[in-house]
Amino acid sequence: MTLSRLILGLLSLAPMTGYELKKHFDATVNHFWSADKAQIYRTLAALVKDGFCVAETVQQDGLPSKQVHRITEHGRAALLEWLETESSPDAERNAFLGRVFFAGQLDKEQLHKLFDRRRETARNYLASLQEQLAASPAANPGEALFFQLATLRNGIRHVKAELEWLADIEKELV
Amino acid sequence: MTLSRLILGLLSLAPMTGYELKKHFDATVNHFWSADKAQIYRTLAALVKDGFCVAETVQQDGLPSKQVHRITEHGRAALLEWLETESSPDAERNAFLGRVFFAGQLDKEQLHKLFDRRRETARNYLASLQEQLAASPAANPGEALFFQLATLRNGIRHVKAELEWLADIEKELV
DNA sequence: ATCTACTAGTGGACTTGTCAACTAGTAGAT
DNA sequence: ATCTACTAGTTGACAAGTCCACTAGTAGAT
Repeated sequence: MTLSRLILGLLSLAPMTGYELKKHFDATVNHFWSADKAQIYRTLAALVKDGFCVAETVQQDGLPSKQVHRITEHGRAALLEWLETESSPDAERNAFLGRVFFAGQLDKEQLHKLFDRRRETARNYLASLQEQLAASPAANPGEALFFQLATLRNGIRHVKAELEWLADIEKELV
Repeated sequence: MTLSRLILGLLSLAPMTGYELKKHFDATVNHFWSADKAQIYRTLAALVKDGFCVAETVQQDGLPSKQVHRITEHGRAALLEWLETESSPDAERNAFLGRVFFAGQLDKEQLHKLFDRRRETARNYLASLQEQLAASPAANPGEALFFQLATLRNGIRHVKAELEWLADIEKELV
């Protein structure tokens, strides 16, 4: 459901191929929803079958032909309906916290490795999110770009929270 | 993988039935990993098949008979190995942020509904996590309970970050 | 000359997780 | 007397997502 609506959302901004959708996912959506390309192509086929978008094959010279997908009125309606419905909170899935939960069974060295690695990835991730944000033009509150950047800022807030938590825990563990 | 190791983790604390595992998941693991009971029973069967735990049927009077699962040495080794391996960061999956990403297409009323609902659920969730934490006895850094509570404190940090982010965004949107 | 990456997409196998129904006895509430 | 919840577990169908291999031409790098 979510993937199909996110695809409709991207198609509502511009007609696109599955290949381009994958690029957009990796570049701007990845921090809250990642998508496998096989999954994208299959979902796209389902959207066409449901009449939410239409595909047009475009021949190119020197490159493989491509299928440009365009959202339909029906598709726009489905997107809007989804935007307006309450999102049941996604189940948290955090394997790292699973390791922490049982970390009493680790020796000191492994314990510090666990937290150190987490801190490292969090720091790198924070840097990449901040770069993305800095690379974007400024947005006025309310316009489309503002909301897209808002999701980035959400990610940044959360990674910072993670780093603060790590600092707390590591301090207590001396 | 993760579910099977979390089950092994719980079994490493005490032998248990699938039914009890489900209770433990709902009570203490849910904030970072939720588990469906069908999934628990199937994973448990796989763990037995792999020799990571053994099942013993216990007859009860007045109640259905139950299968108590006990972790084996082999299972403890598998758990430890998992604890020591690096967790590849779980893909973020946040349908709410998906709605935010395209929220430029909503009218003012729907927009505020989107954020208001999120704030409400976040507040309630925060309260429930804090209650859980307050209801726990104090833990000394390094002991098993400390790490279990650390996962709760992680959740609290993150929900607070979410609320701060919401306040930022709502302020900017006037 | 070979290797890699990019463009554009397809197909199969597989894992993980979700939902709902079903069995069956006990105990408490209305 | 009926309804609901608890205990304990099983099964089937399905949805969603992942991984890998494959096609096939172009262009740049070593």
